[in-house]
Amino acid sequence: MGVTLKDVAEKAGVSTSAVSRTFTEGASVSAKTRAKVERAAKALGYSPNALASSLTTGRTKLIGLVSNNFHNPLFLEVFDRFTRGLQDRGLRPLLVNLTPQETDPEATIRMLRQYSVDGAIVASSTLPPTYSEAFRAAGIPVVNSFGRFSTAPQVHVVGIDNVACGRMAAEALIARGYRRVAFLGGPENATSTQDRALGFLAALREHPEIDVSVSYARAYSFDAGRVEMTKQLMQGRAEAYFCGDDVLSIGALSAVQEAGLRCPEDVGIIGLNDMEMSSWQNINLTTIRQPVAEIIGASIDLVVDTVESPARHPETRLFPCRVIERGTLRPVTEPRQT
Amino acid sequence: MGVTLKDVAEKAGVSTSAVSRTFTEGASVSAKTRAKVERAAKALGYSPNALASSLTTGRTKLIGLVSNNFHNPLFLEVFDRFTRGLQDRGLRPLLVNLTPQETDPEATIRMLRQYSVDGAIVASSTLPPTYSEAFRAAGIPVVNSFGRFSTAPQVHVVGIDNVACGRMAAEALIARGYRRVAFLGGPENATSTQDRALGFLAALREHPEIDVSVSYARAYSFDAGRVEMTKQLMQGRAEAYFCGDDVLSIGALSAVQEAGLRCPEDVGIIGLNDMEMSSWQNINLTTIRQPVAEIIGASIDLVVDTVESPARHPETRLFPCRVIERGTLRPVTEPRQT
DNA sequence: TGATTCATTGCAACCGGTTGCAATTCGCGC
DNA sequence: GCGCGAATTGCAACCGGTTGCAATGAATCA
Repeated sequence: MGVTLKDVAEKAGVSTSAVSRTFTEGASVSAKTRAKVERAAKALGYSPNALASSLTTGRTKLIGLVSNNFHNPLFLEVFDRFTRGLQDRGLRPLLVNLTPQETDPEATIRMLRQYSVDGAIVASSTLPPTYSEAFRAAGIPVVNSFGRFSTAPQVHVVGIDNVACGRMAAEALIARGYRRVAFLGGPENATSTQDRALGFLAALREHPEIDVSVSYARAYSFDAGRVEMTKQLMQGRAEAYFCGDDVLSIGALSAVQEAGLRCPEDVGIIGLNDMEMSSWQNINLTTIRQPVAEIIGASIDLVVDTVESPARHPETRLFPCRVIERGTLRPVTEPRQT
Repeated sequence: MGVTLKDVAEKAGVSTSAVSRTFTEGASVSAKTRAKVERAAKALGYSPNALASSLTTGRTKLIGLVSNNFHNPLFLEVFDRFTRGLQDRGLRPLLVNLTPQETDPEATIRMLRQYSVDGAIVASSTLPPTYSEAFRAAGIPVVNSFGRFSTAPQVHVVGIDNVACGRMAAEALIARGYRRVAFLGGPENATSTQDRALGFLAALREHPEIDVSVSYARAYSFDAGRVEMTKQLMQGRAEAYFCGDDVLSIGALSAVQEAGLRCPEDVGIIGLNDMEMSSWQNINLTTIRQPVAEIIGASIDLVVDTVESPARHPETRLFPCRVIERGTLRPVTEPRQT
């Protein structure tokens, strides 16, 4: 089935080296042989075997795309952008779907090794930093997208400052005059949730007059948000909630509506992510927008650069978020504080 | 960086063949050498290079997963199941993200060839059959998931009977006593839309007393659905709509609510897919469920089988759909007709 | 004990390319 | 026509494995 280098060489009446060289950038071939080879290649329908060449060049142009977020709608956009971004640079995404319980990187590393990926992107807001660090230790250039900020990162991290986002959410609620607020987080062991809670609570410590409470949903999911919000509404302690992410928020929103309450009149909600559905007019969720495109662009840049120079010092790139004003928080009551 | 077969062989004091054989199923190796090799391999942290071995075996265990549906939330579930299903069989998904305008398979085929994929799955409800047929012609075992039914298929097709679904939707509306119904399709050139319209209209031809109209949204998207439904509501001709898919339906639903109308009291809507969001209580869309898990399971089975026996005759596997009763259609008025 | 069989093992060629090196060819000036 | 350096080309080894084949060794049977 496959047309090989040798076939082309034969047909063109040249050596295999000549053929190989016409297909490699910047190699020394005369215009004449190049023409002969190209003619023969076209006639035979030849295209070089990327895997065979990777044996000698050491580059497969394969990038492992590792994620455990196959249930968060935001990640459809994430996968879309990652795959497209990689393709645009001539790279190929090898997708790895981690189960939520899977926290041991060894199996994945072994697999990525077997396929000699040039690098890997770990796209997850819940995996601990040690996960990606194991990749680096195994010699695989890696970027942790949507990962946790660190002042002394062991691997490249691209994402948002979750602590700052928590703070931003708190300030948004304060600015709208809410006096009893709550954090309704994702799973307590997710790094993103931990950081968001941290920032949220820190900001509110500066406002002792405001009542704060904290609870955690068992997952970043609609149902978990709905269940947890239902529980919270029974206690009725808070006027407004900062929810772990948008899916959770929409679940919470659903619980509010179901309880016969109105949003934002009775209960305010602010989410985080700004996934596509949040802007749907019949959801209309006020939320904090995460600049997904920028994060992914930077992640790809970084992994490509690291493949070129593996000794590159690990760095953290955080992108600013901003509040997207929609319908689940009442308007700002006083001049907005920056 | 990489530990090779030779390193292990040296350390274990055996030939490279011996090492290779301990790592291949059913090869002849004595327990003694196997032990020696395994000890050495473990000590060195060796794992065989899948790409190198593919050179001789002709199997990469790579499966091209080709799709142009990176904006339909259903496909997050689709990718989740595909990747997991492939992984469970020791296969690796190489993801290809087609732009909606991209209808020429050549570039993708060339790329999949370069990576010597064992097979490919084309997951799309909008691409024409000729797309996957080109894969087959190029010698790549292929399955078209969510594809169009054909009595004389040129490639394996797994999916639903869109014509039957259109009919099912029509019957659902009739059974609920709607007298003026409409089909609000996806893009007119999508095969799935064409077939759904066909079935819908065919069923209604048997009910000349019922008024039917047809229109098409410009895409399978929320906005397109909202825009088209807004347009339709101005004319106010129909009482109930069969929308091209769930995203479209939710957009339409939003338009209904925005127009100050209630669903299902004033306007009924039935979708198709039953994606996760449709069951969210604050959406609560009545829809026709597509058995995604079964479709994907069958697709993987089929592609694997075809890799084993490429001469396998192309076949079509269609899975039955069923109406999921939720809140956007009024209840059945007369004994439900099967 | 000797003949025979069968499992195990290593050699070496091969999978489809790449690349260092030496040989060849070319263009050019004289 | 000759000499020279530079450009082009092919040879052959190599990338990391697999596998047919023949050689080896152990086990079985008479």
